[in-house]
Amino acid sequence: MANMNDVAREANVSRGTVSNYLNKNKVRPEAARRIEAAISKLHYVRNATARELRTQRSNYVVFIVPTVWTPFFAELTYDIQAALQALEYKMILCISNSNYDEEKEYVDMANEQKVAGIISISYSQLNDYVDPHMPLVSIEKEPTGHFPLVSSDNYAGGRMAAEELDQRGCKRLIFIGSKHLASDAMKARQAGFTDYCQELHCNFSIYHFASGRHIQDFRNEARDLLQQLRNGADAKNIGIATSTDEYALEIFRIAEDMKMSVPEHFQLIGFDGGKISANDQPFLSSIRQPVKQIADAAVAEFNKLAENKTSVEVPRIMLPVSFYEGKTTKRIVSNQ
Amino acid sequence: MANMNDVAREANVSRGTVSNYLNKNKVRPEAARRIEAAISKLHYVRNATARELRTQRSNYVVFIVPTVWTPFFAELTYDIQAALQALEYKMILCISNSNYDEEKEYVDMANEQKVAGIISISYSQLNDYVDPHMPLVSIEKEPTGHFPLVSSDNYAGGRMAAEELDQRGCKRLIFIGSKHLASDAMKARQAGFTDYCQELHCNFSIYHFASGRHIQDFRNEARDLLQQLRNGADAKNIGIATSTDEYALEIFRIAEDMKMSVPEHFQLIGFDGGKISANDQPFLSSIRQPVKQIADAAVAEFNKLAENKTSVEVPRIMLPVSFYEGKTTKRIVSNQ
DNA sequence: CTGAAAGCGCTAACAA
DNA sequence: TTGTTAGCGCTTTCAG
Repeated sequence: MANMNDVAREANVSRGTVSNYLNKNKVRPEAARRIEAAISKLHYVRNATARELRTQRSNYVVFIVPTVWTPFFAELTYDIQAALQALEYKMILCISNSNYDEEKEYVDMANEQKVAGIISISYSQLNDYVDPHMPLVSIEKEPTGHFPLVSSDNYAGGRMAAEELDQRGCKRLIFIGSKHLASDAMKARQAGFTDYCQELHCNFSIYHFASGRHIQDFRNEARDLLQQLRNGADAKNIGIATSTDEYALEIFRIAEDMKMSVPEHFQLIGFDGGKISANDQPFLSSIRQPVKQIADAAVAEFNKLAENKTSVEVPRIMLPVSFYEGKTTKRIVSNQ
Repeated sequence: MANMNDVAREANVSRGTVSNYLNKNKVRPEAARRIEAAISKLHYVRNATARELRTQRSNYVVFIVPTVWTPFFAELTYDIQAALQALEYKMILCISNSNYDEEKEYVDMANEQKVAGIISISYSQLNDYVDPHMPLVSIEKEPTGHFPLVSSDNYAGGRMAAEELDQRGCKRLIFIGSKHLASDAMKARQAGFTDYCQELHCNFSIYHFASGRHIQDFRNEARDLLQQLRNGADAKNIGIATSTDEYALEIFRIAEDMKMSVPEHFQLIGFDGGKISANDQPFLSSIRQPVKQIADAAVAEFNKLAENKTSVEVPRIMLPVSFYEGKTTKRIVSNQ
């Protein structure tokens, strides 16, 4: 493996000149030509490790994410990668499975590797664990003080879900969330839903079902609830919102099994609006997160942080959600 | 930032001893204790960059993938990351958008970074571009000679799709593939389908529709075909297989719009069997790729390659696919 | 088992 | 502009 010395010797210049050439500093055209020739003759490729050691910085970014195997996270990962790449950063993909210990290991690794920084979407107290000097922007997480935050407006999304159901004639509104992972984002969604219902005096209830590995428990609980709804008096005017598309999908499938049809028997709105791919048109009505904006904002903030570490106030960026009308809600008929 | 010298001084030992301690070589217990104390007092963290420069190796693995924003690739990425992590490798996620130039840039980067190697899923002639000394295992790609290959048995999958439709009473079999990206994998799927039909004298046809960015063209072509099928004589016994779940999903939605129901009007089988998440039960019948096995096999091969570069024969691993019965095919009624 | 010393390949400061 | 030189922080001989 040829190194810079070999190139310098071959080109009859000094190592410094080769370095200058490589870093696009001014060199005599004559020298440039000889260096180019030497490089291609020797198949020289510059050693990034040495450069990073010397300059004390790299353009690796550690991206910590619970999973990529979900439409929302897949899309987010895709968008973040694209935004990072546009700024010449490289992504080290770290999947935490929502496990605090794994997250901490990734942070340790980030420290050892002297990476440019971290972008994380974590629902634990990870931020407390990382050195305040490490450039970090966190997504979807309630601020802990040190680090910039980018998230969508979960509270407004919760309200929106309730409102859309309300406007579609639902007389009984139901919110289904998770018993376990009660992250700030999830709480905000529920709070928005609740507030709307209380302010407008809707008839509503909140359920917390099992989640995570307890998917079978979730299904049982959901089945019981649907059973109960089917036999209820107001069976025809029910609207269900969930804290996540995944739950809504489960509910939908269970309803299918029970021969209850959506949106005839009840209307259903998920949360995230995750698309399976760029061209996907989901059938599930949902509160759609502005994934691309989140990604772009997170990376932009990150870059500011990594470039000049002097920003005094800590940004809190909150992006608006929107209602995506799929096929699990009724269409609103104009009154005109 | 404290470095190894500082630790050595603080612990009253030499730098070599600290290095030995860190690398789990034998050190006097007394020394070990003092070093530990020094490390935690100084908040010392080892600089991985320097170590990599000195040892001339790293445990980064470049993973090149067309996208992660598709159920199949999301799952594959998830599984590869997990397998890599288990072996203490770190993944640099490189999304190529199936663009050869981007792929080449990633390879260049891999060379500069002196990474441990590359795992790629590429449909272009990427393998020709990379130095044969670079550890590389490629997924889903027809062998070019130098590098190990891991793929699922696409040909058998194509046959299987035809057979399953045949066994479900379809009298007319249709295969829909892509006009553009005709990768080896896609060709094999189609070849399997074709061979089965010819061998068993089925009535079949092959269509190549637009793909990629031309999604609207695809939809138009698909709509025309369905229209035509609806009016045909044998309208009730049609089976459609596609080269990809994405196409099948598009077909399904178009059928829905046209009020044709699946599997009543026609039966439909996709390819990949991509799950949206670990708990997902897709409604689409499909030829399921053994994603986890692919990931594990690829990483295992990679690791062999990275450890001892002496393997003489180049492995070709082909994993069996299976039929996943969703709701877009009829159930087979036993003849008993 | 430990300490001293060489050097991985590069950049940046300085002098020419 | 260019050449010279001093490290970045670590691992790894080699002598002791």
